[in-house]
Amino acid sequence: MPSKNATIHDVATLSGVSIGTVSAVLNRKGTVSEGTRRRVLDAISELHYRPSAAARRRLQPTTAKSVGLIVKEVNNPYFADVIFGVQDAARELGYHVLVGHTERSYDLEQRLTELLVAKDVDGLIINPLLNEDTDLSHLFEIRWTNVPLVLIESIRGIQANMVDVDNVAAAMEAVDYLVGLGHRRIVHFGGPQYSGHSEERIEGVRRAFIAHRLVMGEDDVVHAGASLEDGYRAALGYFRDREGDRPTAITCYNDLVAIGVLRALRELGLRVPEDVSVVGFDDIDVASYLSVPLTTVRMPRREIGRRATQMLIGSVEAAGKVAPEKVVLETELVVRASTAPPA
Amino acid sequence: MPSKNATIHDVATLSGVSIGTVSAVLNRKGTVSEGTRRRVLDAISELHYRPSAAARRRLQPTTAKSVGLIVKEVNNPYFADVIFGVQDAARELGYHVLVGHTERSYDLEQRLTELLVAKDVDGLIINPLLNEDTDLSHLFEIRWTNVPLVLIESIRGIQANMVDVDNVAAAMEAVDYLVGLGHRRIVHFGGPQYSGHSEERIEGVRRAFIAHRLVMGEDDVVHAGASLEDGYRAALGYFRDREGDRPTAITCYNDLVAIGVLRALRELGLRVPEDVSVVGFDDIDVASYLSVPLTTVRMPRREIGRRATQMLIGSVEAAGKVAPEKVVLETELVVRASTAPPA
DNA sequence: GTGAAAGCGCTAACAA
DNA sequence: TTGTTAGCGCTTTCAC
Repeated sequence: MPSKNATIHDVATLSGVSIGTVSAVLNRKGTVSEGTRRRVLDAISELHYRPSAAARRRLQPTTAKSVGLIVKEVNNPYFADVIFGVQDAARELGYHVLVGHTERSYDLEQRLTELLVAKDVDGLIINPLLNEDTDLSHLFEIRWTNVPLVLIESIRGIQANMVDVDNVAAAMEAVDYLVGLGHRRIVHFGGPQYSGHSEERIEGVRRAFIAHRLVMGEDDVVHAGASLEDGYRAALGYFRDREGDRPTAITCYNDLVAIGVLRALRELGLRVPEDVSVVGFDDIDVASYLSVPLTTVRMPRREIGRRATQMLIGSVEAAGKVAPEKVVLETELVVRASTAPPA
Repeated sequence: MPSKNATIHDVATLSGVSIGTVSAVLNRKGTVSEGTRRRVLDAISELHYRPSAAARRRLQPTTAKSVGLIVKEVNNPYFADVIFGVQDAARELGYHVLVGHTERSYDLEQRLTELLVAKDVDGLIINPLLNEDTDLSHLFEIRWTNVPLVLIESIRGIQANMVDVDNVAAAMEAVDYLVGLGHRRIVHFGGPQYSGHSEERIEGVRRAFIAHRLVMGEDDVVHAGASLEDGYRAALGYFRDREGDRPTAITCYNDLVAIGVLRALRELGLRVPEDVSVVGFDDIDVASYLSVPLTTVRMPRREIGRRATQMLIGSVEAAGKVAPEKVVLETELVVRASTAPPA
């Protein structure tokens, strides 16, 4: 049981050969006699020796190319699709993808970034967490150290490649549609604090209200969250004390929240879309599999991943400075059965 | 635009200082004069120099500890929860997690394994792909090289740590339950080829049939797949030509397939559970959010991740050989509204 | 403040 | 078949 990590030297010493020989058996050169090989192998086993990948790598530039991808939540099909897109494009271009999840921890975002850089990935795609006291130092650090970077959620105050959508316009479109259907009493179930997209979507709802001369009350933006349960709880709480004065339509931060809302409405005896219309965001796969298929704003999830990857690998291979670029992808309102004119 | 990757030497040469000085500015020692610092920084920028993380690492063993996790599909909430469990346990123990997805590509599994080893993770958790011509060489390679390993799907013929459940028993329990309800005509919508769990679940169904003296016809195991769409398509195809002779109950490889089946049944005008009972597998979160909440076999998803991680880090820190261990976790049949006695 | 030199763990000639 | 040695790109003394 070695206290310190064994090195190739320890193995050489223990097996009574030179480090060159140990290296030879490590690399399966056929040049080692079976007897020596055995002794070396035994020593390796006894010392529980692990060749240091770091040291091996340098001379052997065979190491596969790879990009790091940092996303927010593992439990959200939205990100699953983004990841899929990244992997898809990366594979086409001959790169592997290593994924890290920050799970709302800003600290984790910093450390995962450092880790991936230390692991020598060729570039990084990050979906940054956002909040008031966001410290972008790790992102600047990255730029400083010349690691190619693409952000997949816009952030102000940093020069970097970005791929994003226009959430404000997308949310406005959703509200426009509901107003067009005749709705006047619309409530928005908003996303989490750390989400820039959530902020933008709320802003879009706000602007649509103004455009249609609707008044937005205190309670018209509910702080829900990003998960099924968040939507469910928020809706249960919201409708508990609103017997008479109900909205006729609800827009949600994302589809997960919408599905949670749907469940709450069902349990409260409210029919969708007859009593209440519901609109989601993202268009995750399951949205069209519900018994009342969900009207939602489709995010080009895979395309976001693909484009980000292409930009990233582009600047990896340019090997020189490339001016940061911002790509804005299209969203699309997908109308299904969860919306209808108010009764 | 340098053709070759610049090294610290190039930076030193261009800025007219020694490599020691460059190293000092790289590491923010306060010992460099502002003028020199500027020149070095300029050179770094001009050469687009990236310090080689590989070379840096060796002396500076500050690198955070990390484990690699290789799973099959990104688009499956089952894995999202496993990943969550891994991350959770890893964080508690002071490790980071890097995730790779193989997306049914056996080749990718091999290469991701190599990549993660090359990146010097402290240990590896793998959910291996399975099929006839599965070549386990990368797994042996890993053992050989003394990288701690935990498998989260049982595989024969390899000595390794494993965390798994008893799928055969779990599937039997599901069928037992349906038979207890009075069902005699049960069909199983099976999973993909590459899944060991799928095989085992089919085997469980088979054994339950035998135990209850039910005959299993040719068509009673439908080859569906692992996704929403797989379930949907398979069910549509299956029921198309079976107007009269319908099963009264369906068990599915997983919840995604079950949700797909549910949609197909709805579109075919069949009611659940009145006309057909449906049982899923996994108990992903959304299962209880459906308008007809899904009866399903709960997999201890997070716990699988947690236990695997604890075993892994245990053997990482034991630093010596530890005898491989196999942990079998419990499943549980969760009865909801998608099952009922046959009409 | 800066440079020279040793050494990290390993691979790859090249000798022996 | 095996040992010796020169690096790989970098950090870190320790002189100057």
